[in-house]
Amino acid sequence: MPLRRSDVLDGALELLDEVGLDELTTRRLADRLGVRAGALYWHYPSKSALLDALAGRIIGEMLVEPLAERDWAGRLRELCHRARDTMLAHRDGARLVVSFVELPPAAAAYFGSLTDTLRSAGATERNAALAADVLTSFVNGFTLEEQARQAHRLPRAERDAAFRLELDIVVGGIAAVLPPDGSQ
Amino acid sequence: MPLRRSDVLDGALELLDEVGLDELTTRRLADRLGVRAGALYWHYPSKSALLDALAGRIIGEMLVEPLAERDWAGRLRELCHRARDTMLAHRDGARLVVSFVELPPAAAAYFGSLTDTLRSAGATERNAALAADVLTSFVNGFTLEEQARQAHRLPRAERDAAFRLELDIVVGGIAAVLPPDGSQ
DNA sequence: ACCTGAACACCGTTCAAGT
DNA sequence: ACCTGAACACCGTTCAAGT
Repeated sequence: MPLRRSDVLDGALELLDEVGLDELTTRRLADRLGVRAGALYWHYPSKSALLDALAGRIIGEMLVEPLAERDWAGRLRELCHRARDTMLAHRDGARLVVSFVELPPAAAAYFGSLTDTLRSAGATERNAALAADVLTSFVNGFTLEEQARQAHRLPRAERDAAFRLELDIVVGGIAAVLPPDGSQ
Repeated sequence: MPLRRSDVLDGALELLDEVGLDELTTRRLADRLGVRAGALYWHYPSKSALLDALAGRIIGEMLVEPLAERDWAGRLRELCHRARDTMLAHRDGARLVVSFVELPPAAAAYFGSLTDTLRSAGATERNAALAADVLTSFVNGFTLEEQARQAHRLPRAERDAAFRLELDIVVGGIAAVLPPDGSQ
């Protein structure tokens, strides 16, 4: 039974979690799939395209669960917590997610759920885009740093607490830019 | 005249700006310095250590000018603008700066000038650390994204405007967590 | 003290040729 | 349609040996 595109992606995700992004090489992946490295180029045009697909797949995990109904601030916070949790759930997840070359559709969908929520709170189109950008920049920057220097660091519970408080600061700043008493 | 450590670092910074982080290889750098690749290992124990030193050097540029006297919010904004401007001034600057392995002293100094400013505004030790972390996470996340996908993107002036507005949102959120009418 | 020469164990990618 | 075999042009790193 020949390899399918999705088999390659599955193998890449498993290999990522086992060995990390730096050791995720085409030759190692080929070995795991029982194939020679060149064979991967039948399924993906380049390693970069494969990594983009992998980033898209991980980002997609952030939106599998439906968003629990809450006020807009609660929805924003939930989306941000999911982003961090999902990146932390995969080895080098943050580095992979911030380094795609072509925007994966899942990334656009995630960003869209942020702007949807912000518009439902009465934000203008412009402010929704700016606020969504603030949130993704903050979450990506936070998680990247956290995951990169995880070694000599605080226990998970303390990092969770810091993230929660810092996210509150950011969401507070966004609230000040929305109409008082959001429309939803 | 033999190579000094600082010559290696100078050459690495020039090469970074010319070819970018992915093409900054030990062999290319050695070529430019008129030496064989192995010779670099007399000056730095590894490529990773050299890149850390390079990141430290770039971060150091953020603090060369003395901070103009202003209110705390103005100082925070100036520090954040400097961080972004400095990263954008070097090819792949953001990616390099967020990827150090050992914290460069300059990074600690930069973070310290954020927390100093926040404490001067009456923040508790804890809140100063959290707020400084919010700012660096946001600026790093923003600039990383901006620099990575600069190709099909907005002109610099529009990116500057977006950064300014988004930074205002973040600083606004921080203000809400400080005592009213900051002590300085 | 500082560097060369040469090797080791890898990379991503291409492509004719096989089945 | 899917893959092999083999090559090409590279990597970072080590280390005896040179000066």
